[in-house]
Amino acid sequence: MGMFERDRQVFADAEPLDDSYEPEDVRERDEELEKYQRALQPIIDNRPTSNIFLYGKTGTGKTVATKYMLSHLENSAVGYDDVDLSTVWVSCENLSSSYQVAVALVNELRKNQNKDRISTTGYSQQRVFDLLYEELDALGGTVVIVLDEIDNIGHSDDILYGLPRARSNGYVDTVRPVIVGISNDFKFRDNLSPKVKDTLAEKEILFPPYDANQLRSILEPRAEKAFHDGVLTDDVVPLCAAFAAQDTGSARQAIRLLREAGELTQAKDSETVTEENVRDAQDELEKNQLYQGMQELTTQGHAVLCALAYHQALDEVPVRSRDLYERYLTVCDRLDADSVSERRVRDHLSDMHMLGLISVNERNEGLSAGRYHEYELDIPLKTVLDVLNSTSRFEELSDIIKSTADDNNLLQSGISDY
DNA sequence: AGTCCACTGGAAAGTGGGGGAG
DNA sequence: CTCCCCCACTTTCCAGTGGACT
Repeated sequence: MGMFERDRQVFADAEPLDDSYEPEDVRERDEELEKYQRALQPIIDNRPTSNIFLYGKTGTGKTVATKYMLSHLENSAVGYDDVDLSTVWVSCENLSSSYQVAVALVNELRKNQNKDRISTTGYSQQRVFDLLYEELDALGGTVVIVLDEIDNIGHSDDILYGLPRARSNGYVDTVRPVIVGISNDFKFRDNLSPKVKDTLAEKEILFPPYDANQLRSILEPRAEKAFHDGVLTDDVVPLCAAFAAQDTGSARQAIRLLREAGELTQAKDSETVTEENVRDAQDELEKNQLYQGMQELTTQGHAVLCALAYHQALDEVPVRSRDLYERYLTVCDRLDADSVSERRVRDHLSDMHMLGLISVNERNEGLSAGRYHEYELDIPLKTVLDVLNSTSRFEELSDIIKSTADDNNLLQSGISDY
């Protein structure tokens, strides 16, 4: 036998645990689906159809429900000669403005006709909108436009103003656009300009987080398919459901947890997935998320993190922003990198706080020292240094910080499994 | 009750880079 | 080449903020 022996297989078919898996039925969302169907019904009846907005945190079934409804809608539409329906789906995950969404829509519409894609930069916004109307008009009939994770566009909501009014403004005349907006962020709706809000959120459907029982019911059929018989001990699915329910109520989280637990089990070449595997999987996933968050920071972000790590290594935490900024300047100096303003560093710090990398404490000492924030790492110093060490430009500095921390005996702080 | 410290964080304007059109 | 577009990241400016102090 060579170095690569085949592991004992716990998975029968891992696909039901994949993020992209589409179950044939949507569980635990009966009420929402019914509302959804009522909202889409006018399309089949050839009546004017309202735009629809779905709200709810990630992993609450919005996307799955939409895929499900659309495929049923398309199937039904085929049965009626006078219903001319098309659908376009754009995920706005990496799109940060209306402009980019419009470009993505144009390209999605062109893809179906083998036309050339347009560039993501260079045109004026109006030019892209014109192209979009052109494509839509060429399609005709009712076009359901799904904008998934639309909250990513932030305040730049021009497209949400333009699209629903395209017809009444005379930009298109043969097509009836119906917009389905999907948002992970509740605040997104409130921050929309009032004129957009009226037209867009005509029909709203809320997707609340799942509780542990619902998650269990979602997991069970998938677990059944994904794993060989007898591989899962009884507590595994309920535990995954419980962890996810406690944290976010996200089905995606629960499913990932179950998959990770299976993968850990398989890697260990053991026969059954146990409660312990689930706990390990939970740690592993959390760790990966932090790791990834750190790696994706910009150079400036890394420099700020590096400065904070230095303070941590010197046991000078929590640090107030003034002192941290000074250290940050010396870090930039060492790296021969440009430094940014204090204001900008505060933004980087608040980003890292969002990611869960650092903790912030607000202090107020009135007349004597005023009001300020204090920062410290929220994750083990060693983890930060590992990431910095694997980031170009930071190798040398992270070594220096590491030895500083060693001198202060700050690296073996009990959390050695990171 | 009012002062004041030392920031905090919102807003707006600037910068440079990627790209189209003529 | 020139002029225009958009965007990520940044700087500049500054009106709050809120607890300790008088």
